[in-house]
Amino acid sequence: MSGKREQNKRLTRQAIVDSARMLFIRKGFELTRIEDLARQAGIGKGTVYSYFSSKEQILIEMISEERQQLVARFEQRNDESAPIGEQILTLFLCQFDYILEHREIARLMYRESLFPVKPSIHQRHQVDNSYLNAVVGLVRRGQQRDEINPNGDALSAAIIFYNHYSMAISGWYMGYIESEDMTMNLRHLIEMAINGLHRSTDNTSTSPALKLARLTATPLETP
Amino acid sequence: MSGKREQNKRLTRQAIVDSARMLFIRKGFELTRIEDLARQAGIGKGTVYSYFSSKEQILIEMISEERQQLVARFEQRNDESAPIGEQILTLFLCQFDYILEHREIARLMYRESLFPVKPSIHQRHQVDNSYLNAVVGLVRRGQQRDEINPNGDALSAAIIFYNHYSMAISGWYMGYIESEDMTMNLRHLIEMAINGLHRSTDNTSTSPALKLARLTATPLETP
DNA sequence: TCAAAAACTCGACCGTGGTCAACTTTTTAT
DNA sequence: ATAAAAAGTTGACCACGGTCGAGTTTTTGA
Repeated sequence: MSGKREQNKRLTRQAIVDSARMLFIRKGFELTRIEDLARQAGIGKGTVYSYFSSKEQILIEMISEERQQLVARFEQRNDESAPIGEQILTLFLCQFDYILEHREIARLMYRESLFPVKPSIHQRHQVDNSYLNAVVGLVRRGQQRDEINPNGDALSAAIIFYNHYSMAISGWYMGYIESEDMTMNLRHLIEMAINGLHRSTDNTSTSPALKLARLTATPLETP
Repeated sequence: MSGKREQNKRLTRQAIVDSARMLFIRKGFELTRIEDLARQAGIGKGTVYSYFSSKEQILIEMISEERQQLVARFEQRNDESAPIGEQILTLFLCQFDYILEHREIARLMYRESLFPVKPSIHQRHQVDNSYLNAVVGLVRRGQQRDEINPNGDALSAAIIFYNHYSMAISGWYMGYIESEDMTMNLRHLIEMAINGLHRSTDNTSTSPALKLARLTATPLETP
């Protein structure tokens, strides 16, 4: 009987991730005990650790599965004829929907994903990559339409958008950005990224201000 | 004898933070046991928890102290006549020096600081604020000199710069940005933030590409 | 000055993430 | 078919972060 092990291992691994999804979402990450998770998956506690090296790794794999669905959701919602900035916004808002639903889980994901213990060898990278690639795709279309400078590097531009998005999420977790302001702020960030912060040719143009709760700059002291 | 308690409490609190600095830096955060830390500070384990609610909070206070020194270091190094982009770069590089020295500690700081458990009530906010205010100050000077659009909101612009910086640090932790490329990449990010990603008036201008290790966009498929 | 109250200190104790040596199941080789 | 080897499973066990109630010191106020 060859391959029986192989088969079972795949099933067990999936059972762990599925149990994790259920329990993490129901009870939260911290409040889920590995032993309960193992019970739920129908295996012993020790076995969990022959599939994953830590509780956090289980979370990471779970999230990685969820993300794939998000890109799919985006492709449904997206209006391909809209300005490229709006399309990028749509992509980000799909992600933000998920965050709103699963605040704690998503928070842990960002923590681990943006500041990982070691420069990832993981497949997780692949996932992040694939998400970034969605942005790259949009940027390229923007370049074709001349909404984004076609002489610039698409990847760099995509990263710039992604930077702003990630930090907007951070701002939300920090309490600087209210949920209802997220759309507007992201829109402004994208707009400013495209137009730049320099004084534009038509002289009176004024870039939009972000709406930030609890954050005000120190009053201007004239030197 | 009034105020004796007050006095002792300040000393004890400081002793905890100082011991933490010593041990966290020497042995790392995870490998430092609270009990050792307490011993080092000359108090019992339980007492630690009447000053700080968790191990992480000690770290946060410690970092908060360090940061104040960083702003000071910047003011020394900075050349006030340089273009504003360069000055912002200098500010960021001061911070990055610290990160290079204390990789693990700084990593935990960013995690907690950018994705906190709850929208901070903490004083930690103040620290972050004061750092951001340094950027705001530079932006305002840039506006006076017309290097940055004076009609735009200074705080928003500062946040945009700070976004890029934070995410560059993230890229470094993720292994996308090598230490030796950090200066160049930050310079490009700042430049692109100022100039924008749009096609500029002089037609052939090409914005610089970031130098990213291990990250390549999927090859362009012409649709 | 002294006793009651308040504030503070402490380490035994608890719960949980993660380890490991003993045990079970599957595969390999003859 | 069978025994040895390899692979996989398991829960008792360990270490450490954090809690708590008993004990100690300081403050209050009469």
